[in-house]
Amino acid sequence: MSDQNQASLRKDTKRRQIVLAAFKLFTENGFYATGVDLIMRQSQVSKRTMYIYFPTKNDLIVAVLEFYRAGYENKLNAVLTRQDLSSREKILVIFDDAKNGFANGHFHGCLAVNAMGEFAGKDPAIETACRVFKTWELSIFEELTKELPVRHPQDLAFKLLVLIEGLGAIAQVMKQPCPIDLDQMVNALIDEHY
Amino acid sequence: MSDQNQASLRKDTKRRQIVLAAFKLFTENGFYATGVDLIMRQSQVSKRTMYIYFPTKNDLIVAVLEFYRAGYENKLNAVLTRQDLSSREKILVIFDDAKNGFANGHFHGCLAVNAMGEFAGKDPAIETACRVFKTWELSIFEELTKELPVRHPQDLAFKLLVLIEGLGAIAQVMKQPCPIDLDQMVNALIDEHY
DNA sequence: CCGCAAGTAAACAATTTGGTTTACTTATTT
DNA sequence: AAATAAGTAAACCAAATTGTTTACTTGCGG
Repeated sequence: MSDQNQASLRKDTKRRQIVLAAFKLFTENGFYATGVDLIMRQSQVSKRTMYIYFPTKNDLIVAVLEFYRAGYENKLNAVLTRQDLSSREKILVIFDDAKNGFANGHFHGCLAVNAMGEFAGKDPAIETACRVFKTWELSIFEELTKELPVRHPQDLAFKLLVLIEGLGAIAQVMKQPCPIDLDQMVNALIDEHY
Repeated sequence: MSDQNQASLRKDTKRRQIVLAAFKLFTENGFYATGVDLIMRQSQVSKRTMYIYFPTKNDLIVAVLEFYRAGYENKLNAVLTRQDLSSREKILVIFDDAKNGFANGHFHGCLAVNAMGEFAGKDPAIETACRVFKTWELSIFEELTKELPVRHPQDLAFKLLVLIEGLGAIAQVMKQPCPIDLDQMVNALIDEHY
């Protein structure tokens, strides 16, 4: 391993500390409400260092949104590759996993949606990061529905995205367990496209 | 009309000005990002007056959320009582109306969801106002599904709420026209409960 | 062992925030 | 015409905001 790699490893460590602390604080307390001073204290990093990696707070927010997406991707990969599942089963597993995430009471909604609520029309880079997140989410469903013998798999994927999004938003506000049978609803949605 | 009524009419005018300006600014720029000074300038009201009606900014936010709900209620009443519609048609009209609202490109998402994103775990009164909004939304669907000869009308109402919520969240982030046939999807959702 | 990149701590600047207070001006009603 | 409720304009406050800068320390590689 070359010096440069070691150096960038050190850099990445600090960067990671910052992004991780910021991610936690942003999800729990919101973006505007979280000051950079607190982030720097929680991440054990000096302000100078912070502003070397992230010249502005919004740069950090963009990085956090990408971190959020990557984390979700890893989680999905872990869940989906665990067993040998059919495409339909994979879709059901995604919803089952989401339902669990929504139910724990400390769920704070989709970070990309929250960011959009605070920065829509104000910071194009953040808006883009939010859109990238949702586009990626949609592509996950599209990959799966296209493996299914259904008509209009893209439409089906969009419906699934709508469903998971709606469940998340309601969970965020209501903090009540979801009263409906998700498996049944998802299966019905899929069956309709056969 | 007594003095007191006239007086409270004047009061209500100022109050309304404040709430209306705040509503606009909050929806367009977010809650934390909108300062009270701007609100007071836009509403043509002195700061003193503002703080007589709303001792804290959060009090104003709660009032704005209720204003938002009442406005939605009026809009729905106007749309639903215009013609003699069946319950199923009324549900379809709600989604049609929502789709139009989401499509105009200046849609900023559900204000209650956005507020939850910024104030969850911080201000109980605001949290309650958000939950009241969603509970009311659900009750609208429940009223309609209960007039339908379906099994489990409450579950159906919840599914419809999930659907409209998901469409809103996606519209807020993606700013693309909804690619799916909503009438078909809603009808399928209802038919499944027959 | 020296030099350099990476990092720290803390002071500093400029602005903005929510909120208070004071002195003054309208209107309306009786 | 006088009393009163409602409102205004603006100064003021303490705290917090993002962002900059300075002087100092650490640790690793050639």
